[in-house]
Amino acid sequence: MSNPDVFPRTAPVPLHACGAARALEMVPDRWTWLILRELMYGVGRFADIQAEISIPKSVLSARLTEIVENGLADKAPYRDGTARTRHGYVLTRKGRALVPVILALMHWGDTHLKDGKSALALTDKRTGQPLRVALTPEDRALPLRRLRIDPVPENGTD
Amino acid sequence: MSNPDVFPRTAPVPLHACGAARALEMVPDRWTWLILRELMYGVGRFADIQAEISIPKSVLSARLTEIVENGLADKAPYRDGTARTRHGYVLTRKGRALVPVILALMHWGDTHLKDGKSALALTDKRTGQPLRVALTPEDRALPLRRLRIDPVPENGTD
DNA sequence: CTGGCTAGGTTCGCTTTACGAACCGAAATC
DNA sequence: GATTTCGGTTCGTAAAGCGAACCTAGCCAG
Repeated sequence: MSNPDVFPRTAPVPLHACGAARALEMVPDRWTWLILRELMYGVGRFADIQAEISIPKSVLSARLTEIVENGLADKAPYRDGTARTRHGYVLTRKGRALVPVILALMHWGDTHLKDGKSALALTDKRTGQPLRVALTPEDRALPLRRLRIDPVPENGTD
Repeated sequence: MSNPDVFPRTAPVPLHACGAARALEMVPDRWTWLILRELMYGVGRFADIQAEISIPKSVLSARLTEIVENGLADKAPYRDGTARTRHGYVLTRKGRALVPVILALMHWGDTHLKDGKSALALTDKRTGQPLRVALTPEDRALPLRRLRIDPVPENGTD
């Protein structure tokens, strides 16, 4: 790493004008990110989310309330087979727009914390090309609806 | 959002195999993200970071220790003018690789929490093209070293 | 119609962490 | 040699996280 002789004393953008800082008020902690990860996969039932990420019920309840209040997800009714009407949580458009952030984080984790192999294959629904979330020219950015996510079968070695 | 008749009960990737989940162990909270934001801008002195993000000293101290332990930043000596040698924190390569994640988050915050205007202009150092962090074909992904970050002068209206 | 089961929570007591003010130590400067 | 600056540590209090126990509505079997 290059050692700067002198450090800048302030960031070019103050916190109140920074989209990232604002975003962190809506997604402030690990639990919220993990819940959004589940919602991204469509796992939207209280008990299922709880089981997947091992979060205390009281905390899950509080986080889901915040997530709904912040407009990232909605409570949606559904009926599972013949049973009664229940409800689960579904990402709003605003919430779905966070998916690339989660995928960017996943890519970082895969390459820097695992052996570089991703557990997901991202491809273009239209062309079948492999996709990534990365720095790119603006006019090369693809809309989320082009994204297809497939799990990559595990090969044993982590 | 489309209401699914039934929710999947599990995610296709379990937490222990998920890069995002792993990443969240290194960057678990708001403070850590905000500190990394400062380091991204080169703001690396303890007192400066503290002033910028209004974090308690004790928490900043603890977080910086974790960040260094996790290999995201190094303590680097520097000399400011005629003064004595001090030290500050500088992102490692691994830490710099998180910059796109921060930029993705910033983009989300700019478009969904502000009026869509970014406070930063991202351009290709080589071609001058405007850049973004977004879903893109793998072969369109640009390396970080192509990235140039410039603040956009504020226009008053937030 | 009664007792049990399930989903989706709430409540409660305990432990952990965050917070912020006060203090500390080393080097440079006055 | 007293004072300032930087980069912390220590402390007491306040808030949050945690997990076990409890609660409620609706359906289902007997």
